[in-house]
Amino acid sequence: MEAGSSKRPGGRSARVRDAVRQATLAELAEHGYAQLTVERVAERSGVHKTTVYRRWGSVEGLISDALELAKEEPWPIPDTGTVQGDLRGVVQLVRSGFADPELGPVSSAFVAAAMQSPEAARALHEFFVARHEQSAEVVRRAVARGELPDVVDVREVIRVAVAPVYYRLFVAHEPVSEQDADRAADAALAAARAGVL
Amino acid sequence: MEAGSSKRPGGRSARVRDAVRQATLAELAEHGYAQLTVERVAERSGVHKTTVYRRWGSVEGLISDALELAKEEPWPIPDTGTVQGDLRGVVQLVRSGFADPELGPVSSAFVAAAMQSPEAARALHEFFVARHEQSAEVVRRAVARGELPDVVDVREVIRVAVAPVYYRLFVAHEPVSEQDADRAADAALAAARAGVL
DNA sequence: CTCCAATCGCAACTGGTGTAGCTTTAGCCT
DNA sequence: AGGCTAAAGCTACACCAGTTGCGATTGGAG
Repeated sequence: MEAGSSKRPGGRSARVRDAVRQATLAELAEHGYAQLTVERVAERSGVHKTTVYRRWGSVEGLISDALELAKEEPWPIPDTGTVQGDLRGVVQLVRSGFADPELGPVSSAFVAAAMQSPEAARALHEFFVARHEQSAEVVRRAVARGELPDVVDVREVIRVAVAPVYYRLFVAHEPVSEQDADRAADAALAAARAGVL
Repeated sequence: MEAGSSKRPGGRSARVRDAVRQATLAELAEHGYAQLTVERVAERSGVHKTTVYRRWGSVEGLISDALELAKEEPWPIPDTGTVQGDLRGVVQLVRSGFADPELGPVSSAFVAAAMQSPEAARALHEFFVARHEQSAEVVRRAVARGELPDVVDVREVIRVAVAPVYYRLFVAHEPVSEQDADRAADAALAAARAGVL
């Protein structure tokens, strides 16, 4: 919790913080959330175990901290000229992110951690609020172009579009093909065109 | 793992198995997945700790076993006469299940456990395959009645309908209102009507 | 340049999860 | 009924995540 607003932002504390964050992401990418332990992160970062426990508290704390970072950096909203292209692009971005052998385990860890720790859940919620807001731009553009009727909730279109991908991955535990992703985007689009969103 | 096909199905083994299963569900309902431990289940069931470890192996094993049970019992597919009523009914069933103070934690535990243990993931996958198959009946009826055009994949309609509920609950960690659930069902219906599923 | 408060490193300790080896119980078969 | 064997019970303990108390170090204010 609030490991970024120390009283000594410019010295050893900062180095320690960065080392731990980097070690956390590396461990996550290599061994996944299930294997993630404070001791491994401490050893890998060269920071003492006690220090990590004091500043981050637990594995969930490490994840939450990493999430704060991830929330900051924006992601590339597609601009293909058509709603269908844009929406498909957004959903494919999600799909490919989890399929990536390096990013996948890290992103999955965020979802897993949020299911066990209220702290991580809050952080992940904030993350998705930001994501929805950014992604909804493709819907707003479509409405402005006259491609879609007035949409009640632009963020809902995004949710409906990406939800099937997450559902397959984390709930039903089914594989997600590119066709599946496109179909999910098309379904959300059809619903928006029909005026139900 | 296969705790149901013992060589002595009718005696003490069966009693032990039932006691442990019941204790698992009770613990899950009261304290949730995060607090679930083999020792508590053992103590509550009156079965010795080592016995539980031998037959179920771990917390994930207990969950997987409970899932096998849950998969068996069928659930009430709505039959309101219209696709919209039926689909909304299915999604509301999901929503209310997780909102229920007794069933909610147990169901959530299944999802959480599946994210950490491949064994539980497989069990949950099987569970959802069965659920999709059963729920898809409402779509088949609609096609037979001529309410929907020929649908390529009836199960996909179900997936798209329920996905937003799960997405809100377990990924974005947003509240899910009854309106949200209805809207998700309507969106899937619109997509099916448009012929994208 | 000096001091001091914050932070980190260290080693010993605690508590609880999971295991090993053995004994006892109870279901099933003749 | 009586024995045979699978399965449950029991004790002890090994192991590791997380804690604690204290001394060492560092960075910045004056």
